[in-house]
Amino acid sequence: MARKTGSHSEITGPKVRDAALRLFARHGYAAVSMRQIAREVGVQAGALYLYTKDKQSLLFDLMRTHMDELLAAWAATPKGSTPLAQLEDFSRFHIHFHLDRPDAVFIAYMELRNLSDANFATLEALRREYERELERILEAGHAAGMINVPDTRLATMAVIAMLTGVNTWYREGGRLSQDAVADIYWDMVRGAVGA
Amino acid sequence: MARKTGSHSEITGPKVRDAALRLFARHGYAAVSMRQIAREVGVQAGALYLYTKDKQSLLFDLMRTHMDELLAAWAATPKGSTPLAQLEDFSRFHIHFHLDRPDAVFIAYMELRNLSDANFATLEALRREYERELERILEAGHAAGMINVPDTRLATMAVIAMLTGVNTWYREGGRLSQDAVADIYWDMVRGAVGA
DNA sequence: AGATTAACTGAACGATTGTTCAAATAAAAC
DNA sequence: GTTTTATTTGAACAATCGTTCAGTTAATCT
Repeated sequence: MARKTGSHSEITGPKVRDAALRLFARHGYAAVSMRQIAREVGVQAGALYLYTKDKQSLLFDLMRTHMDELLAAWAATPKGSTPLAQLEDFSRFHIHFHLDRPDAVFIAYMELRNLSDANFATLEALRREYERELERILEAGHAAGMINVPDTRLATMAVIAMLTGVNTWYREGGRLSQDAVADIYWDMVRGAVGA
Repeated sequence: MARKTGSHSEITGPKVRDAALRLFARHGYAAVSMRQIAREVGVQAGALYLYTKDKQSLLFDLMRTHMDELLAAWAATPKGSTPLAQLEDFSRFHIHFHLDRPDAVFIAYMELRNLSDANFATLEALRREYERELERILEAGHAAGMINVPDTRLATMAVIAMLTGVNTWYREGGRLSQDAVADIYWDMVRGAVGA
């Protein structure tokens, strides 16, 4: 046997990324072998190298794609006119975006140390870019006297940590909907920044 | 060569745990080999098995010890009489305890998936026990009308995520002392729970 | 000083790792 | 229907993995 019936790179390619995403999130990058990924895809290990240069690139591409999508989705989100409205927009956006892709989020936070130095630097820059979006809002809110925080940078980190934390406990089909969770968290975010 | 001069299990034992803690935190459990740990200790890989049953037990013991120490330290912490004072005590305690052992904290959060089912259950129980401490405070504060949260469970998770998040950016010797950070975060925690 | 015990080495075990590549087969192009 | 191209197999590579154990040496005990 060699080429499979109905096989296409447009089919196998995404399958490889999907399998890698799920397995990396579940067991961790270092604990997952190329053969496990291949088995999940329904292919031999060697075939994976038609779709990725090596294992490291597979991880990096997943993380980079995730961050690109995050920044693009936020950029495309309609925003209110006041800093406070924008803070609410950010909070709701962050929760929904992250709850919709738990595996990618998990990997983005947990596998940074498995990146090569260059790849790590690239991702770190994207992460800072996203944090900077929130920090800008908080700075504007502070200047306008709408919020009250002693340190904008710390408030940025606190809010992001709080919002991302939802991913650790939220389960689809639980007692609260995503919207209900977002409502409650927005209340807490507002309180935390003294608004 | 065999037994080293001046060698003692009371010396090598802690050395093994220290090396494992540092390496696991830095590179991840799955990415660290027993031979790496041994090299760090200054010993051959086989010698590690005098101090641990296997690699899994080494990880579990580190995590279990960390959680035991966390619960013991909180139990030994003097607490205020009102729920609000206790919430402040908890916030400050959490930040200081976690900033003092970044490696252990990192492992406790990142390596849960590398635990066997039984070991995972044990650790999960300890984690819930700690969360429950905060939740009790919030419930009492809510009953006393001192704090205002629509959902105590969510507030618990939000506060813990926010406080633990400090570990991701805090660096000893930075622009803020631990106490200064704790001051600012206590302000934000208080605001988040509507107090 | 001699015997016993604790600590460690060094080699070995089979299993698994990421990766490469010639050969094979299906799909697409002509 | 034939040729070309895209896709995959299956075997092989050296390296490394966790773990065991008989043998060796230092510390301790009598």
